[in-house]
Amino acid sequence: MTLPAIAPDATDLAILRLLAADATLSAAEIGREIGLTQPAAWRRIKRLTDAGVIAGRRVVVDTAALGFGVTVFLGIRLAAKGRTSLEEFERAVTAIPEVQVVQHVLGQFDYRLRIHARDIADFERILRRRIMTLPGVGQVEANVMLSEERRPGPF
Amino acid sequence: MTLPAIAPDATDLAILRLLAADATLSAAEIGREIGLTQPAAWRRIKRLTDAGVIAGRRVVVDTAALGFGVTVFLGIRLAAKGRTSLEEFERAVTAIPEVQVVQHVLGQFDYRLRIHARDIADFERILRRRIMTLPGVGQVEANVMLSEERRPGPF
DNA sequence: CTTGAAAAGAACTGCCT
DNA sequence: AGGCAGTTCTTTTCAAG
Repeated sequence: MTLPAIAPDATDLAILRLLAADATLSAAEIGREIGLTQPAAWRRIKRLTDAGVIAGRRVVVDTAALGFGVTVFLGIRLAAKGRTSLEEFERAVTAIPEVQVVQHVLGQFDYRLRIHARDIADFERILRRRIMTLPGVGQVEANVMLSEERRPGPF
Repeated sequence: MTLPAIAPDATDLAILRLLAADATLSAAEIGREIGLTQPAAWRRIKRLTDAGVIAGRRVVVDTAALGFGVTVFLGIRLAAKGRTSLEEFERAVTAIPEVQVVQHVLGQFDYRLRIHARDIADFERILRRRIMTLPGVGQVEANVMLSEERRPGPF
């Protein structure tokens, strides 16, 4: 939670790239990859964690394996904008379990949502019963995901 | 990579929710939360991992702390569609380091990109020199991210 | 920063209900 | 499948060069 503003060097960035790809790597393995001993690598990882650069660790859940085969991105433009509207909208949208990610954005849309549905029929139900009935919803745009590739990162 | 098609029960889903939020939790802590002993929890985690439901573990890197303060979502519609175009486009877009995520989608756009830039000026440079020069790029739409909230998941 | 080693904790194994 | 009692393996910390 504390951010003592450290300045990560090239070695730190290499560590971050490795851990962002696979957090099961041990400090010893990390060190072997970048030419450091286990304690040296471990201290760097700890420093990055304490500084908040490493903000957490998560498992990647294969939602398709759980029966959620359809991922849809929604762009939503609110009809009536105003401070209360934004908060009300966010509160309502956050209560929908199929909504994985809520992004407040600037541009053609006001919000972007990542939706996980079991199938297209399930998505239609969510869209009609849950999304279209949200307070203040105006224009809605949908994109069904076919495939996704995640890249190392800009660092 | 192997998916022996297991059927996760409510307890498994509870484990997945906990680990998706914080993968540093030990099997003992997980067990304490859901009322299982350490070996029982551990065996379930292992089973979920072997089955591929837990697809990996990643650290969350605070890109803002690394100087990338601007996240932009791009929707891209290709001008000339065709099999070779898609592959050529994907190869080229994947080579841009600031591109974090490449999503092939169906709908108004063909691709969605998540871009990490140091600031707006940096983003403009990426957009003009990298994105607009990609092979086959047609319509481009941009949304600057203000905030993002991730939710537990549909499971 | 390195090596070596010890302490703590987590992962893993059999066996039993 | 879950519980109990272990053993084994890392991780984490420390001492010393």
